[in-house]
This record gives sequence, C-alpha cells and structure tokens, in this order.
Amino acid sequence: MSSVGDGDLTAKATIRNAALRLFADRGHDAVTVREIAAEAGVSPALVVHHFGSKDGLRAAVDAHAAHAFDALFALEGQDLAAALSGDNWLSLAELFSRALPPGSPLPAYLRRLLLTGDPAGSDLFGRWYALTRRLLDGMTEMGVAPPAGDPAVRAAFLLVNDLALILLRGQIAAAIGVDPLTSEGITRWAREVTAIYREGAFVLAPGEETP
Amino acid sequence: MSSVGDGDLTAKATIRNAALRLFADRGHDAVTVREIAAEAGVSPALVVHHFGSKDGLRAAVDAHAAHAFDALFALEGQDLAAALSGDNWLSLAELFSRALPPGSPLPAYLRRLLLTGDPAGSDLFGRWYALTRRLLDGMTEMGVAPPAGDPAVRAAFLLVNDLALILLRGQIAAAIGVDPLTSEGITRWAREVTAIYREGAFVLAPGEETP
DNA sequence: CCATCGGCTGAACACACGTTTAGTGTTCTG
DNA sequence: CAGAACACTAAACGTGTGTTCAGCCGATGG
Repeated sequence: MSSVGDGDLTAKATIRNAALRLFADRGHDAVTVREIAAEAGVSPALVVHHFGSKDGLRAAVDAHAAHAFDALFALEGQDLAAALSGDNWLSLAELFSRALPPGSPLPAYLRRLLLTGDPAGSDLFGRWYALTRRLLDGMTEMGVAPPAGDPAVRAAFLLVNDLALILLRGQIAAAIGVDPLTSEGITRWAREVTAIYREGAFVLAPGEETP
Repeated sequence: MSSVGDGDLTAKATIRNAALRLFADRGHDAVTVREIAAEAGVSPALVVHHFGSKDGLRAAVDAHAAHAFDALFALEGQDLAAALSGDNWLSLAELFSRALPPGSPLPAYLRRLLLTGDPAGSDLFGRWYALTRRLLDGMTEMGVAPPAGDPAVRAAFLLVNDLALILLRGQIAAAIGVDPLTSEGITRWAREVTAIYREGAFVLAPGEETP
C-alpha cells in the first residue's frame, strides 16, 4: 500500500513511478516485483500484466527516465545560446536542481543507469557528450573559451566533472556538510567551479605562460 | 573451473580473488555463490566454510580491496611532498594506471564501492577527501595554489573530478576512443586536466580580475 | 439484456538462491 | 601411531523469486 502521489494516475503509471523510485534507491536487482506492487498498491500479477515481465518494466522505466531527461534539456534548450555568452557554465547539476522537485528519484536513477553500463545510460552519455562538444566548440569560436589542445578530452573532462556531482552526491554531502543538489549546495559548488574554470586551481610555474 | 591466476595461492585467496573480479564486473547481487565457486574451481560449500556466508565473503573482499588501495598510497606516500612542488597534480587515476596491472579489477570494484553507498566506499572517500584537503592546504601555504574561497568545496571538486575518471571509465573510453586508464589514455587526460587547472577553461569576462 | 473485453486478483508453480548437513580424505600433533 | 583438527565435497533443504493460471468484476456495445 502506498498512496503517495497516485492522484488519478493510471495504475500502469503508478507502477512505473514506484519502480522508478525503488530502482533508483536500491538498484534493479535488489527490488522485487512484490515490493513494487506493494508500493503501488496493486497485486504482483498486475505488474506482469502491464509490462510483460520485470525486464519489461525495467525497459519502460528506462524509457520514461530517458524521456524525462530529454524534456529537461528541451525545457532549457533555448538558454543554450545564453550559456554561450560565457559568463556561466551551464551545468547539468544546476539544471537538475532547478528543474526537479527536491525528492526526485531521477538523479539517483541516472546514477544507476551510468553505473550498470546499461545501454540506456551509454546512450544518454553519448548524447550529452556530443552536446558538450558542440557547446565547447561554440564557446571557443566565440572567443570565450581558449582553444583546447585536445578538444575531445576537454569536453569529456567537463561533462564528467558535471556528472560526478550527481554520481557522488551522497559522498560529497557527507564531506562538505550540505547536499550539493539543493539550491544552497549547488550555489556553493557552482561558485567554486566557476572560479577554477576561470582562473585555474594552481599557479603557473615561474617562466610558464599560457600558449 | 577456472584456473587463471591460482598459482599456488590458498583456496581461500583464490575464492576471494574470483569474488573480487566477479563483484567488480557485475555487482554483488548479480553474482551467485555458485558462480564464484565455479570460477575458483571449488565447491559452493567451501565458500561458506571459509567465509561464513556470502556477506562474510563480501566483507572480506571489501577489506582486501581497502587494503590494496591503502598500499597504493603507502607506495607513493613519499612522493606526496613532490606533488606539493606543484608542477603536477597527483592524480588518483594516474596512480592507478601506473601501479595496477592492466586487467586489474580494482578500479571497477572501487566504482561499485563508491556508487552503491557501501560503508567501505564512504570510508575510503572520507579518507581520500581528508588527504585532498591536506594536500590543497599545503599547496596554498606554499603559494603554488591560489587561496580558495571555499576550501572544503574546492577539495571535494578536485577529488571528485579525479574519481569521475574511474567511475565513468567505460563511457569516457567510448567517447574519446581510448581507455583513460591505459598509459596512453592517462597521458592525454592528464595533459588536458593540467592545462585547465593552470589556465582555466574559460576566459575572464572583460573587466574581471582574479582577486 | 446478454456477451465480451480489459483491468485486476489470489493462489499456485517451477526454479535458483544461500545455506546446512553429513561425511571423506588429509594433515598436523602429542 | 592414534586422534583431533582441518580442507573439502555431494546432496539436500527451505525460502523467496519471477511468473502463470483460472477466474472475478465492472464497463462497453450490439
């Protein structure tokens, strides 16, 4: 029995949402069909009836999550040009913390997707990588980013740094004392990241120069 | 039946190693005691005989991995002073790729530890975070790193960027076309990271100055 | 009004899992 | 050299799993 959030959703959607939350929190393997059914307030047989199998449910959840992530980008896709202005790095984590309700299971689900080498996760990563490269190229062209010696690696580095905040959210929270996906946390984080991306984190050795 | 690498190791160690590799590759839950036993060339009952239970085995593997990571640091602990010279950021990933044999399951196991919220992983992260802070403080004191506005966040950012390379190894490899934990990959990666940490990734807006 | 169909359920099934048990050799030890 | 201790196994046990099955109920439509 569950309850939370089933405000006139179809049973199928309720099951999908329950599965999303449970999968995100504890991993696909650790969650049983019976638990999902209980959380959704339905019988285990209904889960199979709607999704064919547990794997089918997993695929549906993957698709739903991927769609939700895409919607996130579409939402702010226009601001992509603004990001190119260069006075702020458009961060995945900032996007998440602004567009997602505080208790959303999506960041944790993304973590699972990327961790398990799930095709859905690789797909997402590939698309985001392409986006990052385009963004970086655009910024370089506009002169707000210096030309990179190895653009492919630089784009990967920037993307991966961004994802790390989501992947290691819990560990970071424990270390710095504030959840980095809350508005307070993301502010502190972004300030420091921006500083480093603008001024570097180490000083140049004497006699060195930026090329 | 297995074989690989049981060159006069005790059966207990063989089981532990097989479990380490399988856990790293597929996750604790997805691996059965029977598989581990088969991989180690022993009976399932012997696994329980030596480790009490599957959870006991898991704890032993955790401890073994933690010890291996600590040894990695002890190995190069003296170079910590050298790292302070500031002409190179001592990177976890570089340490890994230099000290570990190419096929080592340890990076993948570390990924599991950190991303499953395992206490062993949190412990490791906490210790590495403390180390990073000390390192950064030392560098600031010596004038090779500029003072950070928020040292706690800056240290977390540096550590997390480093770990991201290990966490997303597979995705990065797919994106840039080379495994970043090989010597070729780590070289390309380190060059770009060093450049960003020295010179930044974005140019300063007009009228801005480093404080 | 009856037939049909889809959402939904309780009970059961087959199976794979971690673990137990009872036992066999082999190796220490007094 | 007896006997305890140890490494190890084959077979079985109980449990929890994903899934199936037969059927109920309410709405739809001819």
